[in-house]
Amino acid sequence: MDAETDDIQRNKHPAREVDAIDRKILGVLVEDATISYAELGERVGLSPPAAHERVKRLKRSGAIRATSAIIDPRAVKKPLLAFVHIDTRGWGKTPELMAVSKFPEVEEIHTVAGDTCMLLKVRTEDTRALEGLLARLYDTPGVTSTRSYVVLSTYLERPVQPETTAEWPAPKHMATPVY
Amino acid sequence: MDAETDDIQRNKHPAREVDAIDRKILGVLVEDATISYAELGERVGLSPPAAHERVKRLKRSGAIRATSAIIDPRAVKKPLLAFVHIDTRGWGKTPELMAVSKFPEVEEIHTVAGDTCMLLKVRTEDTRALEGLLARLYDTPGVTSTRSYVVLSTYLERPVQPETTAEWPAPKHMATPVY
DNA sequence: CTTGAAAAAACACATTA
DNA sequence: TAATGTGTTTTTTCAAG
Repeated sequence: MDAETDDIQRNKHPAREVDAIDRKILGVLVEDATISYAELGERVGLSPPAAHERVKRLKRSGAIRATSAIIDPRAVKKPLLAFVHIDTRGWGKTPELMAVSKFPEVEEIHTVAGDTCMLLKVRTEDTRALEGLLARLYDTPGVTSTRSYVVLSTYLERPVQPETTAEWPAPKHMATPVY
Repeated sequence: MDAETDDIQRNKHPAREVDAIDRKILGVLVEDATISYAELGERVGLSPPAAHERVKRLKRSGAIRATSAIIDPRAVKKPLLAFVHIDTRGWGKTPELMAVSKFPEVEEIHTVAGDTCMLLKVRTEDTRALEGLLARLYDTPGVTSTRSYVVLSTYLERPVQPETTAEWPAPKHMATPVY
């Protein structure tokens, strides 16, 4: 097994770090991935071939997982967004429960720490469809209860941003952590 | 004011409905928006110019909101995902609270119905950064408490899907709704 | 909506800095 | 590692039917 195959199995090249220019590229492509390499290069201070090379590397390394069309939920008749908390008896992550990922209405499935086991993000046409999904969940062995948070308004919803906040405000009245 | 300007103000062209072919196009572009119009046309049974015309219309109408690079959170040093529930005194949606959208760590802000007022999806480098964000939230006037659900594992996370489930399983032991 | 031809990119090089 | 320059290929785009 060669190094490349190994890296693919690990699902990512630990490879080269994402540097400042890479972050700028990612920032641009998150906003609009349809621009030409000429324009991308211009925005980050690189020649078109250099920009192209960077993007290819970011895709190879897995930093760019995909380039996707972002759809307006209303255009595809899915105006109702909800977050569903699921409590289970025993270990929640069963194949039966994971089967809900077959429904295109289910956009996210996470296991979480807190007063609940799992968290789903679902987008449906109406409350009727949400009820159908919840009914399906209750039919799943091990599911003891669900709590749904129906979204009234969405004020922000965006993909993963490459930027990070360098300096966080020091929590007031708080002891300094050891590390 | 002409019709077109009016439509733009409404932020969408009510225009032509998204038909079956449009949905197929959206389905393909959600998976991979880098393909050529030739290939897109082939996959949905259209000529390249026809496919192009459809895509242009979907973008004009706002059905396709953007074409974005989907970034691996780990590549940009944001391995920690959390959902934060915020309880507020009075009406939660204040400008001060909305200011958190300036932090690139905050990906979603929703107002919800349920036992909490607002719901945030945040992605940070570590627990320290999450604490910094929470400290910032507590500093916001009106915020009475927060509850955080730290994601242990993500099993599914995908963009809005154009498909919808036609037939939901009829909820067992449930009376038939009037409508 | 299709076919077919043009214009404009993207892409793959080699060379140089 | 990136810039420049060349040529080739592909894609986009605009005709006309």
